[in-house]
Amino acid sequence: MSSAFLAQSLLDWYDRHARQLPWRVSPENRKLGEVADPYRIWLSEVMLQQTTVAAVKDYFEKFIQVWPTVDDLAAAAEEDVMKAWAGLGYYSRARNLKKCADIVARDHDGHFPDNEEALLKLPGVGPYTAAAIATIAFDRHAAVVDGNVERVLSRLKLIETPLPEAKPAIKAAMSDLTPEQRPGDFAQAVMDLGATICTPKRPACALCPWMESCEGRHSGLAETLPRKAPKKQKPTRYGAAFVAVDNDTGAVLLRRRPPKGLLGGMTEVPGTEWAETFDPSHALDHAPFPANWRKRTGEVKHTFTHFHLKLSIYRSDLTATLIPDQADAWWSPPDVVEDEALPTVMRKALAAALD
DNA sequence: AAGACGGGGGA
DNA sequence: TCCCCAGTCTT
Repeated sequence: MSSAFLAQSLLDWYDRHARQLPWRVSPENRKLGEVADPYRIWLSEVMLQQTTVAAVKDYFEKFIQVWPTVDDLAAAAEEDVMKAWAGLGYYSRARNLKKCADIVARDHDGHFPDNEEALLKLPGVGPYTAAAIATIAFDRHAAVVDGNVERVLSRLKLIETPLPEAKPAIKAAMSDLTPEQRPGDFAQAVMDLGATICTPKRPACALCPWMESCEGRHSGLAETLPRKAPKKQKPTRYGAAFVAVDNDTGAVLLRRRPPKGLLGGMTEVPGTEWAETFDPSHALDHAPFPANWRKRTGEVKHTFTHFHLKLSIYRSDLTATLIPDQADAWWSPPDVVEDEALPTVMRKALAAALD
């Protein structure tokens, strides 16, 4: 089947089934002349890196309310951006988001570049995001390849080479399929197809506009694609966290993590290093200061990208004014602690200590 | 080329 | 409970 025919049948499907998303211009509104806002497309695409639509929606709405334009985001304090991003994960994205906004506001007069090559130079914008912005926001012919596209096209074209070696073939297939007219809608259509029909498990082939042309389906291999190198298992690391609570105000002691690395620049409860070997009998040696630390029952479990973490939680109720000032730490009162730049693991630790 | 880098949803 | 998913940057 010709690429032009495949593209047209998918665009017809998209006109009827496009998901309504806060950053998306619907096919109907596009016909009425509405154009995408590059700032909203960029913001949504960065949030969507490694992250599902469901997880992104509320964060996107919040960011747009507080910072409606890239100039607003450039004028923001980085700390406020980190706080707003807290819980979404991959925090280097938030740091690069702010850097990128600064560059666009300062060097590009508040306008995003309109081509892949220039977009690729921006921090936090890689091959996927550059192509997505170029095609969705600027109607450029660009081959957008994300996880959905890899799955849909490896099935459609029966690409059995495992990822990531198959990436160039998939990119070439996407480029060949992408039409001159409505390239941005086509890219969004393939990604919608992957998210709703051509799912990783039990794809709904009967509902797929590409059913008749799908080599993966005809061969019976669709559900096994794309092939991937086997993943290695995650080690478990152990550590302790110390939650100090002020008797008078209920404030808890927090501090800032180093700017780079795991949870870089985010806020944390004071604690030990996280290591694969951990001696619980010496945990208290690493408390931020001597106090009547009491171990909570149970432990906080959390899984990061490349290791599992088991955290012992200690709590001490004390009088904050009697504690010597802690470097890079502060007492956070109960009414603002939820707004701190606390990643999920630290929210779990606080919940375990305070419940 | 391989590892670092979160969190959420589904079986 | 485990298992799966998914871009960019660094080394």
